[in-house]
Amino acid sequence: MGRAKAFDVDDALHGAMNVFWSNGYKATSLSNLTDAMGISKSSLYETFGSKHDLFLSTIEYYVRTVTSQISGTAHINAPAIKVIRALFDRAVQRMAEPTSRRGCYLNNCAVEVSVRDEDAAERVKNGLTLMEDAFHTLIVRAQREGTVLRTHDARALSRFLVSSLNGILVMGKAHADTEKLYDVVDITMSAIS
Amino acid sequence: MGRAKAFDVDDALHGAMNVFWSNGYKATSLSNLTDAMGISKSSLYETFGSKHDLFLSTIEYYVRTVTSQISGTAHINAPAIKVIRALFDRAVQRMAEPTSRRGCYLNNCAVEVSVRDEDAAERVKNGLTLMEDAFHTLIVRAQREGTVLRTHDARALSRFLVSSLNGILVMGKAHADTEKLYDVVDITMSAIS
DNA sequence: TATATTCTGGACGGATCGGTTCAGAATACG
DNA sequence: CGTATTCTGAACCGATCCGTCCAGAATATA
Repeated sequence: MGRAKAFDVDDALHGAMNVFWSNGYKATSLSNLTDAMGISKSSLYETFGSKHDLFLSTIEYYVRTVTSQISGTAHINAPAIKVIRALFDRAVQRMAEPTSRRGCYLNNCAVEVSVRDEDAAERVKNGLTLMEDAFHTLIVRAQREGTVLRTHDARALSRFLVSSLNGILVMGKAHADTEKLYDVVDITMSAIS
Repeated sequence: MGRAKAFDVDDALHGAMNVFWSNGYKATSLSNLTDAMGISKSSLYETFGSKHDLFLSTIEYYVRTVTSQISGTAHINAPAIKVIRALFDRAVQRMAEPTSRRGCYLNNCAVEVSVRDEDAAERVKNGLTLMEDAFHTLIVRAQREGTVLRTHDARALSRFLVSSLNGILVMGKAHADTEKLYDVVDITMSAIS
């Protein structure tokens, strides 16, 4: 049967994603990748195809793990409006920690390569749609609970939240000031309730 | 006195900015730059120092020109709330044109390099602050005109608008759908009025 | 015309890039 | 043990990268 695979594919993807996330696609070299993934260049090419193929796989991995974490919050046993607020607060907190000031991976990918890389763009779009779906579930519940305006369409509100979240993350990259970001969160929340 | 400079420095900066804007910093090569700037590599290095120095200069150029255009709208003779709406509408329209789907230069720079490039980050932050100031002028006037809530601080509202604008531009990079972006603009406007 | 400055294009260097290939060690299962 | 698969590290490729340098043409002023 031959030797078994010595590394976990998802672990390797996780490491690769982290490098792309911190450095961007272009600024990441193969040595950066093999270091972070803990495998040799030969294994990388045999398992993942190429740098670009690996990049696409990391986006899929992100959508498959991180994005689904957000979806998971949809069924937390708390008022939906509080769950939404908590998601935004956590995003702001992340931007305050020096190690986590990388923003959202989808956001970074969209900005850096999306326009010229259709394959990446498709996966990013897919991920953002899943985020929108997660917010949609929360918005609908919040509207039922009476904490979110029914005057706006739930889909439109969900898109507004995804957009706002991305805006906050971009601002956080420039301004490190957490309080100013919370100001934005406050107004965002008051916009929907 | 010797030969006079044959090219306009601002024209060259404008060309360089366009390339960085479309391709990002890392993905832009020196040949891309010399082509777009219409000067030789020797002239580039003599006038602008290095690729990175040139990059910083393009951010300053952007802030000096484009950002000040936004500031210029502050004194347009129309209700301030309409001027704000028009700024957002124009941003959405830009994202619909294939040639202009590049978003905001400051936004791109913030996302691609800001975390690792302090010099760039400082200039980006400066530019975003100027945008915030421009919105601030409009918000204050709109509050006087009675079209914007006085319950929120004008500074916080300005930051909210800058953040929202950046969020919309990021969304526009993934979703080409203009109507969905207008949905977000609608809710953003209703959030402040 | 003499002088000073700027321009261009090409040659060059050292480094790094992504990608391919291969020999040999390691490790699984029958 | 024998066989099959996986792993590593290094060698190697052609291309491109940023940056430097220089000779010579072009053009300004005095």
